[in-house]
Amino acid sequence: MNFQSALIFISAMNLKELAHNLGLSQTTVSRALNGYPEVSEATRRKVHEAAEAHNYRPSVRAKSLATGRSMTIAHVVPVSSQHEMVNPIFSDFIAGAGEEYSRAGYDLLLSVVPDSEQDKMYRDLVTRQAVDGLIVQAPTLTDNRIPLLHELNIPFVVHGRSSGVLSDYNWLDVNNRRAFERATSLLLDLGHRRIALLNGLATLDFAHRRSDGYKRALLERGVAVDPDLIAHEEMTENYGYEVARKMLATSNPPTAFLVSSIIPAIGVRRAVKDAGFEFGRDVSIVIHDDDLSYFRNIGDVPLFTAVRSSVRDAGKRAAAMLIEIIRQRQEGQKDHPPMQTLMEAELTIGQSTGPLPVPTSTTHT
Amino acid sequence: MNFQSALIFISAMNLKELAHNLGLSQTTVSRALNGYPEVSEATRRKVHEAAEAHNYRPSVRAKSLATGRSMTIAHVVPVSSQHEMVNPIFSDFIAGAGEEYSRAGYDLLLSVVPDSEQDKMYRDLVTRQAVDGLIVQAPTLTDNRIPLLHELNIPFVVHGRSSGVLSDYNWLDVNNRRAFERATSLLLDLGHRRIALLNGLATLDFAHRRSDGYKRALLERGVAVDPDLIAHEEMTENYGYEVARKMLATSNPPTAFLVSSIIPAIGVRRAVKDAGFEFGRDVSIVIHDDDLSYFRNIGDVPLFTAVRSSVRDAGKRAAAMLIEIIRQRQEGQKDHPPMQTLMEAELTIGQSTGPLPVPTSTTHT
DNA sequence: TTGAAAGCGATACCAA
DNA sequence: TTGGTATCGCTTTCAA
Repeated sequence: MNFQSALIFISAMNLKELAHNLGLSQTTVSRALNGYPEVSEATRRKVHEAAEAHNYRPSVRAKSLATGRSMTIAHVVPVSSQHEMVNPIFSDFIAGAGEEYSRAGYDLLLSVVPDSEQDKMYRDLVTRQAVDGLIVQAPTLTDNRIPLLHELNIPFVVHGRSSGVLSDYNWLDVNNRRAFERATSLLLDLGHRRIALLNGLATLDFAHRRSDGYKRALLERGVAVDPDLIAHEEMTENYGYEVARKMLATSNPPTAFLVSSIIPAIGVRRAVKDAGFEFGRDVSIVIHDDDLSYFRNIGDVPLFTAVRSSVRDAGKRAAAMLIEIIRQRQEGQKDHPPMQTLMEAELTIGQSTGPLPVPTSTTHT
Repeated sequence: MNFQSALIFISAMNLKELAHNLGLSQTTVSRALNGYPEVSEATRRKVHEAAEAHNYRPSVRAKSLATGRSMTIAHVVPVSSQHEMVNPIFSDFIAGAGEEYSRAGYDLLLSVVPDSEQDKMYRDLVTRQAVDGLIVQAPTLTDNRIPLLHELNIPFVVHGRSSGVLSDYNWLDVNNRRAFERATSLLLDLGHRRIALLNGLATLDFAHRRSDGYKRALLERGVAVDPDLIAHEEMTENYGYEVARKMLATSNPPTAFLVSSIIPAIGVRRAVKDAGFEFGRDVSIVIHDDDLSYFRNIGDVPLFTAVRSSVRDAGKRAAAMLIEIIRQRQEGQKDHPPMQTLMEAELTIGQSTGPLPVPTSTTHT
């Protein structure tokens, strides 16, 4: 007998015992519980009853070793080594995905690692055979996790896209370019000409697409792009504050801020106040939160609620995609087209808040 | 050969192959890699080099079956069946814990389930032998998960406490009672007499402790507790809005709100505005976020940042406790005193925002 | 419709 | 210091 056995005090019922109790073979009991057709209804019922009575659940350890499937999916969440912060958007995305996993009998392995150790973690999870599939969050412009996972030959879905990666892969994304193009147009329609863009880190793909949309809208109206009004940084509250502060202190300050996430927007709001401007009269703030189809004037609306359920839905859809991909792979189907979903962002600016403030004071035009 | 083997195209290197390549036995290779002393330095070096070269990682599936340990810890996060919302505080707590787990070689299994299925999920995770330990979030007044986990004989740490549970268990909590007592006193010092309390669900233990502290402070000053100024609900933005709206519409409205979480506080702020009151003049809002040692006047301070790093720290500490408990259990030490940590909440009201507004208008006294 | 036995890939006991 | 082998608890093949 091995050492570890001695540690188990109330030894959990296992297949062997259960089979013995029933006077059946392990094979038959296993088949009965897993719904194989070649079991008589009478035995199947007896087996189920006994399993129920003894509160039997097969050991995932043994099961995964025997089947070669771990029934586990990993999400690797990068934590910024600079700010030690996790984008809160992940929690709703994961909640949505988690629901889908439960339904399908998968466990969710959550791995929180610094940016710098991402690659190692992906490689580890796969090589240790810990997971059947992965979700990739926050891809960069040319994200090397994508070729890596291809090489490791494991199913994965990217939440977002990576413009620099040419090979095919499965993804689910929001149409960031279009969303920002429309938001910018909207502000232009209202008369704003000095529109600041507070964007995420320049290395991230979504930030690139968002700048793109913003610039496109400006150019279309013949408004010059002013590099001093564009900032790329990690999306912390302090970032919003500092950048907005600086921009507002110039002789030609912005009359509107287009902010990439709710976190820095909170900082912007504070900066507006500290600079002696009045929010809603001198300055507008419009935010777009990560992967959500939502734009709003900040401060007066049930923002969180709407944002969060949208992100949650994205998580649910990404999870469903991944589960389907794993299923196809296991059925031995080798080549099917990649699954790619583009969610269109809705603009709901002003719907329940009335029109956005229009720049009036002549000093700001 | 089993069926599943056929599915693995690029078969990962396993112990057998590695040992064969080296001309050693599996036993020796295993010992070398796991740092057992009885291996000669020469062989150990050769083994490590070969493992490195072939990118070998032991299969967690096989390893956990053989050792009886899964090296996995679960967090079960309840999702409200009513609002389908997850308390965002969990994400920071989990991020902190996740760091600690990585460091110690544990994986984190995250389980997102409706309130109603909590018990079943705990039982499942343990019976399926999926985890070596668990964190219990958001305990109720007499939480049945605690006796359940005792019965299942698995290490666990409760994030919070359960007043109705008399047996000993491991926990980490914030001194909620004292925090709310002090916050209320502070508002009383400033001259407020109509102080509203927007608390979490009455079934949750922390909400109970918070009411307690609030009431204690009022009674100590001879201010009667007005039940119309106390609300218990799930902490959504809308809840904050509706309740505040209603309270402000009475003939004797509150001059201050003490809010249990940042989410409803956002709603309160909106309600104050909609009701024609001016935030900072007619009405104060003080929030306390779950398990954080932080109170602030909302709206003008880098709230998120401070809140979040505090919660993150709690997660880190809870994880460290659990890892230690698991270690002790595995060393065969049977009875040690429970680990119990009470974190004191700091009040930082007014430190960087200046004094809180004092009620002035005579109609509100 | 049932059962016996060979894996799955590690660890750990016992012998050399 | 090394190796042979039983074992963990299942699934799956093959034979009856």
